[in-house]
Formats: sequence, C-alpha cells, structure tokens
Amino acid sequence: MNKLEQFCVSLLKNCKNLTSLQQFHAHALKTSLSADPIVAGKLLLHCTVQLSGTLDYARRLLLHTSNPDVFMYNTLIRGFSDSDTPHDSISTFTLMLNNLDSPPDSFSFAFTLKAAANMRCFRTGAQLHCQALTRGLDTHLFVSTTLISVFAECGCLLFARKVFDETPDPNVVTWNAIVTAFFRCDDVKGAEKVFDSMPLKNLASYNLMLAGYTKMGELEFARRVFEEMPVKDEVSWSTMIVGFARCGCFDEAFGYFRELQRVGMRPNEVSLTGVLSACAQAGALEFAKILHGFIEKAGLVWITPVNNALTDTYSKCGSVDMARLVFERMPGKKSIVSWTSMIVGLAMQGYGEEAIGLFHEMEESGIKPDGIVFIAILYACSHAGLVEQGCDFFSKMAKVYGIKPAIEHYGCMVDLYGRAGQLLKAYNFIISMPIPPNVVIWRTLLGACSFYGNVELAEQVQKRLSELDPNNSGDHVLLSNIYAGVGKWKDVAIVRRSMAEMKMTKSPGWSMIEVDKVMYTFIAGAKQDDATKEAYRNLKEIMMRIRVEGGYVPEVMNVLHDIEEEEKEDAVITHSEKLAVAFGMGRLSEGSVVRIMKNLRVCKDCHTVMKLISRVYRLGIVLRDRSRFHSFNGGVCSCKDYW
DNA sequence: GTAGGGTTAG
Repeated sequence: MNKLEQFCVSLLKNCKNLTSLQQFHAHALKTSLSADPIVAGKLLLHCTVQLSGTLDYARRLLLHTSNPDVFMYNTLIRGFSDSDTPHDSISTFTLMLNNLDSPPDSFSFAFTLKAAANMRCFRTGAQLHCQALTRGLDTHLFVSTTLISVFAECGCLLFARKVFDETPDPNVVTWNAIVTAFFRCDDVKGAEKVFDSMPLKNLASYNLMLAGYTKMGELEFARRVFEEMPVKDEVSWSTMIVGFARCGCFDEAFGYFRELQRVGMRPNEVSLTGVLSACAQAGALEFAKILHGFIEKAGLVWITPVNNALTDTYSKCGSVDMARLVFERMPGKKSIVSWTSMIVGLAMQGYGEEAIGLFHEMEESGIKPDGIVFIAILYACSHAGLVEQGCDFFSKMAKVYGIKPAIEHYGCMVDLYGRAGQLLKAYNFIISMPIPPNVVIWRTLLGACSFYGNVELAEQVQKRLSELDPNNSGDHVLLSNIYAGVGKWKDVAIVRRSMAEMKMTKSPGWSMIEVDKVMYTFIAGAKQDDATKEAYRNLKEIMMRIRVEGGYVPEVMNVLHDIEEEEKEDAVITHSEKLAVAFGMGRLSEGSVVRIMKNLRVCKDCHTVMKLISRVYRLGIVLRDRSRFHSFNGGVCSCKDYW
C-alpha cells in the first residue's frame, strides 16, 4: 500500500455510517482526491462491504466517477449480489460491458454468478457461462466453482456436473462444490459417491456432509459422519444442533448442545439459534431464559438472526411480552424475519389487530412484504376471527404487492372461513381455486366440520381425502369424532372397523410440562409411570372440586366408542393436557403459571375444564396446542372460545 | 486494492 492508500484506509476506518462517509467523500471531491482511482475504489468498497443500506449511494458513486475501473465495477457487482436486489448485479455487469474498454475479469464473473445463484436464474447463469467461455475464463477455478453453485441452485445437476468434469485441475473447494450440488439436487447417493472418491478432504468436506444429510432428514447418516470425522470444529457442532432441531428432534439437539459445552467449546451464534429453535419446539421457557442471559453476556445481541430466534422462541413458549421486549430493543437492523416472528407471536395469542398494526409498521419502515409474512398475517386474521380483513389481505397480495398466492395462502383462507364457521364459503373457495387443492387444504376443512359438527360436508370432504391420502388415521379419527358428536354410533363403528381392517392406529396425543427444568411428557392411555400416577391422583381430586364448585358437566362428544356414559367420562378425563395440568398443580410453587404444550388441538371438554380450574383454583394456565395459545384466567380463555 | 466450498432466524 502506498501512502495515499494508507491515509484513505485509516480515514475510512472511522466512517461507521453514511453521514461520515459523505463527509469523507466531500473532502475527497474538494481536494480532487476522488479522481484517483485507488481512492474512489476504496471509497466504494467501504460503502458496499463495511456499511449497510448504502448500496444506492455506492451506485451513484460509481456513476459520478469519470473513469471507473474494473475494480470499481466488481465491487458494486459484489455489493448487489448478496443484497435483496441481486438483479442489480446483472445490470451493473451489463453496464460494465457497455462502458468499459477493458474486459470483465474472473472477479466480475465470480460476483455476477453469485448473484445469478441467489436469484436461481438459470438463463443468466448459462449466458454468463457462454461469456466466460469466449473469454477463456470458464475454467478459472473461482469461476467454475461458482458456476457449479449456480447450476445446482437452479436444480440443473447435469450442467453442474459438466462444468465440474471440464474443470482441468479441480481443487478441494471445487470438489466440495460438486458434492453440495448433489445434495442441493436431492441426490444423496450421488453426493456420497463423489464424497468417497474425493482425492483430498478437509474439514469443510465433512461439515457439508453433515449439512447435506440433516437437510435431507438422513439423521442417522449425519450422526455416523459426525462420529467418524477426524476433527470437529464449531461449524460441525452447530450444523448438528441446527440440523436436528430443524427435523424436530429437539431432544437430540439439546444433547449435542450439552455435549458441545462438555468438550470445552463455546456456543456461538449459530449453535445458539439452533438450540433456541429446539426450545421453541419443546416450549422450554426456563432454558430459553438462561440462553438469553448467556447471549447478553457473550455480546451476541447485535446479531439479527439470534434476536429473531429469541423473539420466535419466547413467542412459542407463550411469553409474548418477552418476545416484544427482544423485538423492540434489538440493536441490529430488523429484517423481514424479525417482523414475521413477532407477527406470528402476536397471532398465536389471538392478538389479530396488533399483528395487523405491526404489518403496517413494517411497511412504513421500508421493508417490502414477501409471501411468508402474508402467511403470518392471514394466520393472524384467521385466529382472531377477522374474516373481512383476511380476505382484504388475500386480495391485495397479488393486486397491490404482486405476490402470487401459493397453496399455503389458499390453506390460510380455508382456515379463515372454516374457523369462523363459514363452511360452505370455505368449500366453494376450495373448488374455485386456480391450483389443485392438496390434502392439507381438505384436512383443514374437515377440522372445521368437526368443530362445527357438520356431518354432511364432512362426509364429502372425507371422500376427497380418501382419494388423495387413504391411509391417514387422523382423518378417520376426525370423521369418527364428528359422528360421535351427533350420536351416530353406527357410523362411528363403521369408521373404526375400516380403520382396524386397514391396520391404522390413532396417533396418540401428548402434553408436556417443564417443572424444575425437567420436561415431563404425558400420553393419553399410555403405560403409567410415576409422574402419570401422581397426575391421576391429583386429577381425581381436581375434577371432583370443579364439579362441586364449578358446576362441571363432562362433554363427551370427542370420545370414540359407543360406551357407557361413565366410561366415556373416563376417556375424556385421561386426555394428556388434563394430566399435565394436574401434575403441574401439584409440583409448581404457589402463584406460578402452569404452562402446557400439546401436540394436537385441544378438545372442547379439556378447554372447559381449564377454564373452570382457572376460576376455582384462581390459577393461570397457558396451553399451547397445535395451532395457537390459550391463556386461561378467572374462568375465561384468551381465545374467547374461538379456536 | 476484490473471490469460490461447510453452520444462523419467519
């Protein structure tokens, strides 16, 4: 570095925001320093790499430089490639071709190809490939490696392989890229074969196998590689934690996290997001609080993904106030994921209006909504009974925001109508959908039919479902519940018999509760362990008291068999959420809120019992079921009996 | 003076 460069670098180091950068720029203009290509280049580099949200300024900087060189174009292309407007990289590349006398180099191609990969644009990738070919740069290692990624991202494994085969002297990075390409295109066996034939493996090669296997749900294979690999670093550990958590194996994720600490490694921001996601699934609020404390002490509060994971975890553990606190105080820039996490958090508690308010706030902050945030807002409307607002969002999605509704959005709409009891509207909506409805859509309507006891429609829906997914026991159970609800015991028996003939078993309901940092699981009708026996003893007394003091009459419609009244009562009493509450009431200290997680939707009888317990015992109960939170206090539920 | 492969949230 010459003296001038050193001077610039030292000055730029202090430019932490756009204003101070502009001051430097003004100074450089006044002293004609900016005419020096090195100075202009450094300025642009700082703008795109060190600062965020200054890409527009960077673009103008380039346009106002009289003779920008290849370096400056490359820097701008690189800046756009990882932004939310990667297509600007492509236009900058074209601008360079038209305006610059010297040709694009390997950097230009590598950066522009990165943008094409992020856009998953095969056409652009192929065009750049041709361009690189004519300039003799296609076999340049950096270019060919990025080409492999582009084609893999676009799902064109054949093209990726061809590039690899034509690379004269592939190094370990090129090999890694082609293994990743196989995984990206869902070819696990192919990935294994290439991995085995690699002439040289470094740590990253093993780590990408862990990532590839866990992403494909091949957890046993991942475990085997993890155990066999010669050296493990924090990426290896993080990959296992994130991978297992993503597959719903939160116990294993907790295990790897404990093990990571046991071998003396420090949790980093990635392993922490993984273990937080495990907490979110398990509803482990106390553990999440400990992790939060650790994150603050370790100075990781600046990292947006960590804050997003915290927001999501607190929401899913029922602590929407903590979620809000994290969300509002997060020091880093809020991304669309941050906003969506908070919107979902509010929605799960039934705060529909607040969720809508947040959506508008997000827009005002300059973030453009995407398809996923629309799922969140439709979910919010559906769980708060805001049918009109939901319809409004749905119609605006395509018309105003230019986002084509996907099958998930249609599913939200069916849920919106279904929950509100507008079953016929839901049905008509389904049959007029421009894309063929899938099982999820029909199942949503079947659930609504069950809730509102509409036998005729349920039978029609079940017919569709048995064509699409004949072996789903949940659908048969729902139908059987609907018959039981209206006393059609003969039909209940028919459904049960056909289930038995097809050797279907009902997937059991379970509930979890955390007491003294231990998670207890209760399963309806399972073999009784000590905790379950304790729960039954408590429950007997509780049920007696709410009968006498709360006027409880059992609601027996969701019992499967045509059995004696007394037996029916026993069957609803054993629902797992009642056991979990009874256990918690015996173990938790006075005044603490009982928090329960359940894998299925809560039934009407359990819902009534929770309300009565909250009144008779003056106890707060928070129940997370499959679709939302119920907060019981003084005999009422936050869902306003709408779920 | 700039790069490519491995882990981060809805």
